[in-house]
Amino acid sequence: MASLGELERAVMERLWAAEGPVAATELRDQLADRGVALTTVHTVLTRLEQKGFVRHDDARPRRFSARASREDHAAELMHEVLGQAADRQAVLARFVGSVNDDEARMLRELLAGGPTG
Amino acid sequence: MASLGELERAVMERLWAAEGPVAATELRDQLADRGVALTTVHTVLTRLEQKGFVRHDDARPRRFSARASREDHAAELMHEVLGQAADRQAVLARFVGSVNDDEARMLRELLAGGPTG
DNA sequence: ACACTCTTCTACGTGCTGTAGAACTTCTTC
DNA sequence: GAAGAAGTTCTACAGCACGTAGAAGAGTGT
Repeated sequence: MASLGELERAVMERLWAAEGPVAATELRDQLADRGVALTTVHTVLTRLEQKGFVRHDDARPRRFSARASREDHAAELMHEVLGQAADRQAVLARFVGSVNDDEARMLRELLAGGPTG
Repeated sequence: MASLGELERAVMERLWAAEGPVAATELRDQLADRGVALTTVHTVLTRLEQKGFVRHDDARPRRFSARASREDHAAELMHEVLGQAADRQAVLARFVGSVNDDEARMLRELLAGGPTG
């Protein structure tokens, strides 16, 4: 699993927060607090594309967007972590054992709609 | 969250697979396929201790052990990922939506014993 | 065509990880 | 308890990922 650096994550956060595709200049403006140059943003975007997290359209200024939603990404990561372990049941048991009440309720509801078991 | 390198992960795997505490020499032998030197193993162990994954006893050859079980570690990671997302419910929904039937059944059973909601 | 904007290429510093020799400490054995 | 063996810590370095961005090239508008 490819993990993300500090700036890479920041860029992904903006892309996830955005309604639609975003131009590099916009991202640079949104990251103004960091004072990054436009070329830096481009470099990061290129690397994120290579990692499969981002894609861009053919328009001219290019517009970038995240390939997966923030939630899909997180869920995928959770599955990756789960998949790495030999004993998935044990992991799930510990995971469920330490979710808070709200999350437990959510999970119950989500599971209620699933296949009858 | 501190992530692990290739060799660091390999060492953790051995510690997790071990019944009890393990000496550095044992680990080197178990990693014989990599041909790592004993000092390399020690360096990695020291770094894993600094990251909080490993501890050692006072015995003389030191014996090293993982602080958390493999399952606890995985469950922790899953919680970290979940915690990072703003919309936890959405993440859980996607996560649950892509678990297989066995896992779903298991989750239901685990949740059934929890707090009455 | 010329200037402006955008994109790609190239490069470098820093920190993390893999790697291990050198030096130091502790244990064993006689 | 001295010498050698075994174990531990210190120090160092190479490679790579990431943050950073200038230079150069490509596209656009007037």
